[in-house]
Amino acid sequence: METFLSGADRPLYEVKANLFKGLAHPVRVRVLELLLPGDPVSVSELISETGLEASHMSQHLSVLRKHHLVVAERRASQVFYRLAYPEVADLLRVARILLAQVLETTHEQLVSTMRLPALSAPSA
Amino acid sequence: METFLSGADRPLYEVKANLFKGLAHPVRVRVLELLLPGDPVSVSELISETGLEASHMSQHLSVLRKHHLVVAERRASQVFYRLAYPEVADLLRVARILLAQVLETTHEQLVSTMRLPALSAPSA
DNA sequence: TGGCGGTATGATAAATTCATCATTCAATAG
DNA sequence: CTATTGAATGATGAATTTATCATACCGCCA
Repeated sequence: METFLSGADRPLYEVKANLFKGLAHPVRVRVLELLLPGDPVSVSELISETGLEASHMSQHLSVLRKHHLVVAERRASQVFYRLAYPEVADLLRVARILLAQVLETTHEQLVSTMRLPALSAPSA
Repeated sequence: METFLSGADRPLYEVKANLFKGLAHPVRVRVLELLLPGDPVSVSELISETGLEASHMSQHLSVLRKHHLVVAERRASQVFYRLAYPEVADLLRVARILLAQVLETTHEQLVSTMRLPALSAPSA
């Protein structure tokens, strides 16, 4: 089983890039955010929340598992997922902060280059 | 120019996935870590540090620029890069912490499943 | 103009994504 | 016990995206 950690001695930046690769898909980010609150969520719930097909969801869950970002737990006939570490939540939080920063700056730049006041009512 | 922010109103998790996509390559992680200390680094330095070909490096720098993770500044005949926001450094830091956590846990699991003591000398 | 430092382009190779189908596992009906 | 249903996973291949490499290009300064 490819676990992305077998070569624990390989360059750190390669391992780190792999971590980001695991996060680099909208569906997977969405799933992680659904798990953010903390309590386990069943695959059924994830499917109904996202509207994805079961097999499609399972594929992404498998990627998240491989990257050790989530853990699965079987309860009777259903499988529940949760974040593997609280640090995963931290990572998403920091990403959100960075994104907010980027968007804000970009917006300011747009506004200043277009010379369109952002908050006051345009005269024309 | 595709800037990954044009549709600022599109789903947040898609924008966030894009951010991670920008980080999801060993070379780009490596470059960001070289920029981590804070002072601008010239492309020449980045090239000699990594051993990459100029065009190859430039491509990755272009990706990082598109994702607003770095900014370039021209000084005479050379171009210097630095992190676009301190939050980028935060992101890398959190990623490192998470990775350490994952590696530690995985190692413990390996040790316990193989029943090989980690620190004491094996008897056979 | 020539040369150095970077950048953009385009073709090919490789990895991801996505849809479809088959399989496994648990619970329950017959 | 066996068949069946619901829940989830796994496997295959086509389509799309991304990475890689070589090459051509641009801007600055001597």
